[in-house]
Amino acid sequence: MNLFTDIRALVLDSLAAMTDAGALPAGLDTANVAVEPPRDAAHGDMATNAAMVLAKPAGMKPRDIAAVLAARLEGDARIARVDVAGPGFINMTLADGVWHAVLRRVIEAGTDFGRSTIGEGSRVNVEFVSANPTGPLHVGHTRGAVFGDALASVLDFAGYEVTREYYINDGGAQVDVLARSVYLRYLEANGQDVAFEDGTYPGDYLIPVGQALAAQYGDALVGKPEAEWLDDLRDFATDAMMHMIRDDLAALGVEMDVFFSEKSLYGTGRIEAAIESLREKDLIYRGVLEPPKGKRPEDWEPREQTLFRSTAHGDDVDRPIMKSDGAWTYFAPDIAYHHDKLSRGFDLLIDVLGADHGGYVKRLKAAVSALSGGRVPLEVKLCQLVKLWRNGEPFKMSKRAGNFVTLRDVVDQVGPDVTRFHMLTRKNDAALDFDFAKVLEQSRENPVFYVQYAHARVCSVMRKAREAGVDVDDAALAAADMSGLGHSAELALARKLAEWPRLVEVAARTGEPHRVAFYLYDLAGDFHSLWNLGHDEPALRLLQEGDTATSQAKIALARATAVVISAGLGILGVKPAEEMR
RNA sequence: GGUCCCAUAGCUCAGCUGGAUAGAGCGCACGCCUCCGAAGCGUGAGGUCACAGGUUCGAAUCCUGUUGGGACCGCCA
Repeated sequence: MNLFTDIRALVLDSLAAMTDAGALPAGLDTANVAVEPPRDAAHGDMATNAAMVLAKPAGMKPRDIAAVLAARLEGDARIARVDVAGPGFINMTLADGVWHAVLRRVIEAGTDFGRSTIGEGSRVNVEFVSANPTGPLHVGHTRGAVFGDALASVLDFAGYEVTREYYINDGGAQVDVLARSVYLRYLEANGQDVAFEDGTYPGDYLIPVGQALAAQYGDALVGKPEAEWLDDLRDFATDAMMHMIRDDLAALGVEMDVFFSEKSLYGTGRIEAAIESLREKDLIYRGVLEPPKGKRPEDWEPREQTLFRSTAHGDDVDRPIMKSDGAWTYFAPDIAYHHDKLSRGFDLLIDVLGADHGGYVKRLKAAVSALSGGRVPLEVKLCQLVKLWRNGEPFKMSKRAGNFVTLRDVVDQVGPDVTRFHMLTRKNDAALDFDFAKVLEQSRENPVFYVQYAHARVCSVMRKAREAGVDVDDAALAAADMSGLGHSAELALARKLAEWPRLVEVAARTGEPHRVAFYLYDLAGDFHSLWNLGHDEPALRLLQEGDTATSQAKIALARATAVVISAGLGILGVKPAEEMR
């Protein structure tokens, strides 16, 4: 239930009645009629643009339509006042009882308040993180993990059936490099001196993997040619890396539904089948690409390759799916992977990628468009870079210098809740600063603590109330007589709570979970504001000594606030704080 | 050369997928604890929404171009 859609329905009914009465011509398109909170609260609780949207097609003046519509709206019990303003806005002030009913509904529904059905149960696959299994997750992956997980939660809350999925790139040449690196650590564990050359990974995290290998094989592999151990070590190493990555994700509170292995596509005909289905559409051919403009690689020379005609589906150039030596490019298994997702019956695919994959989205979209015949959309959400700051200085990560900051570093230092909330205080397509000092700061400047503090305050006042013998169980609060809640600060808070269901829908529709974080910050602000008014006006304090009925009504408002904060934090994957010491 | 992203207060950023006088935090100036948690609240100053056109009742928001910053651009993944 969404108050705004309720009132919009009322507006549409009124317009229909006006048409019946001959006050409006028939057949007007009302799709653009919106009912929204006005920017300026002084304009009332809700505003509709109906008169302005319909004026032109109806051949009437907006203010004339508005006057008639306003008169009809005034007749509804939920609406206390209607004003026509500006070029033809209709501003509505709702009866206090409407807000009181919202509070009751919040308390009765609990953290399910705001759940929406706009997803209509359609099946969405959200693929995120999908880091190569060659090392620990770093800060960039952390952002993708938090964003993808929160996006999935928002969609779930809005009525989609969501699958969280991780694509394991365990099929390419980088896994050979990983296997060789582990072999070096294995030799080391057998007492040999080793050097990490040819781009092998020198990171410490492979030391225990080499030791585990030594524990299992003893010295049986020492001195053996690569051909004898490479396959085994690929599996051994990727298993070890994926264990580490799952642990990292678990530390952040991210749980995947599906881990999909790229390797499982090879040797099973699945890549060939996906490519074949494109070939049937005449989208595969042999050809030579133009050299890239601008900075041309030194060793560029024209070569004939097998190409995907992605330009037929919106890409800028056709893309190679097979190298000149006959091996698949990375793109080929990726096509097969998306082919597999489509075969699993999803209605919508979402890929969460890092900004460095920006050049990749058109070909992915082209592939999905071609494979699904345009029936299933692929949305790609790019997460821009995370800029690290430490002690007020930008902190440059370098894999070679071995000082890249891992997900585990971040979570260990600031905790999963703060990490997650902070990563969502910026929209995904803007770069994000991550300053260790600021993120740990406990003040209004840090939204995490500001929101948690509001929740803790509610818990605190409820503890006090119980000590004073006031029944603040949900049943008692929902039954409280709230007619005394009429102060503008109290109503402002209730109004903000009523926006929650609408906000969920907007966040889901736009795929922007950061909106939830900003909403919670605003909501907390409204609550803190009301709280502090209690300093000057004792009548506004939530706990009214000796007046159980009034206390219950005011605490119902606070409780509803805490419920919505819990629900919102739940979507972000953050645990609400009961107290902060 | 091309593609994608970004540009809003001194700083860091929101801005409801076109609405009214563009908002918050920090910083700055002043004020609020005998009182439910001051890790908080209030008041004030602060803007050519990068620039130039266009679309329409209406543009920070949509379109075109320009400038500046970032990411990426066959045989890596």
